[in-house]
Amino acid sequence: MAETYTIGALARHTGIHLETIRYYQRRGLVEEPTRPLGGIRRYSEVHARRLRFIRHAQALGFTLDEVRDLLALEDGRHCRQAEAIGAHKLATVRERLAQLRRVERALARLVRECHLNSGKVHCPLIDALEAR
Amino acid sequence: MAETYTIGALARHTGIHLETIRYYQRRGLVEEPTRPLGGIRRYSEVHARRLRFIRHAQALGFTLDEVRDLLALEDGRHCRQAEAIGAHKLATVRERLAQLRRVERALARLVRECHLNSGKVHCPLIDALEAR
DNA sequence: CTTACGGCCGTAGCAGGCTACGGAGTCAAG
DNA sequence: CTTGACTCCGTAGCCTGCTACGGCCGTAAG
Repeated sequence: MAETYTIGALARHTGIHLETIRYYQRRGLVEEPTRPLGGIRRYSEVHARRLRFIRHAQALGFTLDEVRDLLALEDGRHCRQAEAIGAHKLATVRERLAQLRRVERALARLVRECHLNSGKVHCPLIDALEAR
Repeated sequence: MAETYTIGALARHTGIHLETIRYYQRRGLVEEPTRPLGGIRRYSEVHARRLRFIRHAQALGFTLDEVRDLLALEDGRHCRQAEAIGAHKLATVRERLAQLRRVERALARLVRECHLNSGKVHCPLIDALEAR
């Protein structure tokens, strides 16, 4: 499993935009292979795995900075640190969830009231926005 | 209820940053009073009400572009249009909510597994991120 | 009249995550 | 040897919602 991909091939292989890979390198999330004297860098499955790691972490709501922290624990031997990062993210996800549920309830009520409004009274949604 | 506020006074009165008010004017959300020949613009309660409307709409998850659309219905006589905008936003909120719930469940499970991991096996959270 | 506060206006920057562009250099096929 | 595809690299732009800066000028108090 040698160094097989150019950056373009890696992009096609992983489905991650070439410029995005370069961006991750600048952000310190993906290592840049040493360049052979003015030549072209070569990437391996190791890099592809890293890119998948990043995508999975993003899908769980981690920011790129948090992903960088998680990548430092890649060997799997710092489970407590990983747990702490995960627990913290979980807390923020739950906060956001609670907030979004409140919005959902309020919005659902207003839309329902609009729907029941037979056109005679003032619009309940607009009214609610104007209130105070 | 005459034109009473300078923009700074309006900012203090509404608790909305002066630069934010100017930004809303540029975005077409708040009308700019005509300037008396090189003088200073004056704002009224009408403007304060508009700013509160914007804040309430934002709290319900509307973007500034959507708020602009809602402001066009400010007279409350286009309840069906308002309902349509609200229903559309409600749908996106519910999508986001479903997405976030999936994230919450996955993350909660991983954090729990990390917690139960007695330190012998590989970290479940890291493993999950590395998995295909 | 002067000082000082603050409005006016255009422009630039931040955060987060990309995406694009352009000129120069590399590499492989024909 | 040329062509054409691709890489390298720095920099700039996009989206959303602000926030800030700086030079000029109006306005009110002393």
